[in-house]
Order: sequence, then structure tokens, then C-alpha cells
Amino acid sequence: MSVDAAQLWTLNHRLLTVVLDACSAELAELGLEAKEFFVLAEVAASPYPAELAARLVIPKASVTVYVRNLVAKGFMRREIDDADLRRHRLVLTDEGEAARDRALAALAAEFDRRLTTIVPRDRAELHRILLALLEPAQ
Amino acid sequence: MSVDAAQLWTLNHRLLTVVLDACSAELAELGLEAKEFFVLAEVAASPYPAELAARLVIPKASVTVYVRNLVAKGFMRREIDDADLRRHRLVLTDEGEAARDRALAALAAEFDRRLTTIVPRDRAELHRILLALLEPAQ
DNA sequence: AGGCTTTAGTACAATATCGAACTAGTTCAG
DNA sequence: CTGAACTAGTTCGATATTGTACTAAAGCCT
Repeated sequence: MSVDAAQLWTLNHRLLTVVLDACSAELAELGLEAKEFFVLAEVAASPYPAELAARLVIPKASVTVYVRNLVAKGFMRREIDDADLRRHRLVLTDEGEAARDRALAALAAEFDRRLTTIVPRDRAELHRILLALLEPAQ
Repeated sequence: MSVDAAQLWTLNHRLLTVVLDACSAELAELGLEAKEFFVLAEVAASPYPAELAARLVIPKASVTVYVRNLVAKGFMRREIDDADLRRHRLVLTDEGEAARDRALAALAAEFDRRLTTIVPRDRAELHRILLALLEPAQ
């Protein structure tokens, strides 16, 4: 192996931690905790609590809490799923979409502040490699 | 921007979450929580609690807890720093080093399980790009 | 149709995390 | 020296997280 996977993992983990931390103040201004933001950002793709829990790799009980908070803040609402009465279909409100987009923009800006230090070709490379790495999971 | 930074960030975050989750059972067998593992893995490079807190971007109070657990488990011990009597120099025990190395190996194996799906040249690329991205922080 | 198993979501109690206040040691200006 | 300002680390109490047990609805036999 040319590059140590453990070292690679540690580097990457540190990168994400630092970027997220740098954005936490901006997220807070939008009325979002980091954990809540992850839920908000995934709702469109995975609109059911159980699906969110699986996708985000967090406990169902935690999703219940984050969704409750996000609903209280007016960022989303629950609707009963017609096809399966056990399920709560989560729907983003306009405010929810706006907050999500602004939060994503803040995160992207901070990440970008670091990405700009590398050449465009490397960004494309990074994107391609990360996609390949996520492949086995899907 | 050729590649969306927000999307890149999300992909990367998901990758690390999934890898860490896949390893959590193995870490547990070694007697380690994920958070404790991060501390254990950094102690050699940052042997003081305040330094660990800054490096890992976690509160000092949390470091206190993780260090207490790791000491109780016999993975490290505190020594009074000769140069500054306020500071606790943290020293890994042999068991601590062994556990850290095995945990890192488990993490590397899981990460590697994904890395093997990409060509060696891409690994080197990824390593180079991540290092470049972390540059501004240091 | 009736029971058995599985799944979605929640509630609650136990545990984990962490902000703020604190103690102890250090530094440094005067 | 001395004491004001600072730093390392911990403690404590408040908040956040989550395992487990639960209710309700579906799905699946037979």
C-alpha cells in the first residue's frame, strides 16, 4: 500500500471536524444545531424518520428528537403517509428549504475556503475518488 | 467552481461516518468507545489534555472524562510535567499502545476495504489533496 | 379471518456531553 | 517580591443523546 489508510482516515476526519466547527456559529445564526442540520439536509432525499436514521447512521430515538425540534422551529412538518399509516412523511417548509440552502452555502463556503488552495483539477479528482469510495456501501 | 463543495463535503462526511460505524464493534471489543479512541490515537502527538482538546476540537471537560476512562482501563497514565506543575503529561501504557495500534489497524482495514476499489494512484492523489486542504488550518 | 412476525415511530429512564465556575500553578509588570 | 492576569485541569449541574420498552399498523402465513 503506497499510502497508509489509517493516516488518510485521520487526516480526512480532522478536515471535516475543523470545517464543521468553523461553520457552527453560522449554523447557530440560522437556528440550527449541527446534528439538526444533517437531518434537515437529508429530508428531501429520505423523507421518513426511519430512512433518515439509516442514512445518517444515528439512532431512531435521536431522529425523533431532531425532527421534533425542526418541526417546532417551523422548518418542516409531518404528514401521515397515505400508503402506510405508521409512517410520517416529512415535508420541508419554505423556511426549512431556505435555512437548509443557506446552511449548505455556509458549509460550502468554508470548505471552499480550503478547496481554493488546491487546483480545480484536484477538486474533480477528489470528487471522483470519494464517489468511488462510497460505492461499496450503496 | 467545477465541483460543488457542499456535495463534496456531504459525500466525504458520509464516507467517514459509515467507515467509523462499521468499525465500532471491533473498537468495542478492544474496550474503546469511538470518542475515547480519538483521544488514544492523538495522545502520542499531543500529550496534554488542553492540547488534545484543541487538536480534536472537543471541550476540555470532555477530554477530562475520556482521559479518566482511558486511565481506568489501563491504557494511559498521568504524570506531573516537570516544567509546568499545572500540566498533566499523558503517557501511553504498553496496553494503550497495543490497543491504539489494533484499533487503527481495524479502521484502516475497513477504510482499505473501500480504498481497494480505487487504483493506487488515486490513493496517493487523495492523500496529497487532503494534506493540501488541511494546510490553511495549521 | 386470526394469529405471528415485522416495521414505523415514540416515550422514558439512564447515560453521555459540555458550559461555566472553580482550584491550583505560572507569568510578568511594577 | 507581590498581586493581577493568565493557563491547565477538574468538578458540577444542566442539557443532549440514546437503549429499551412500548403502541400502532402492516405483512404474511395457514
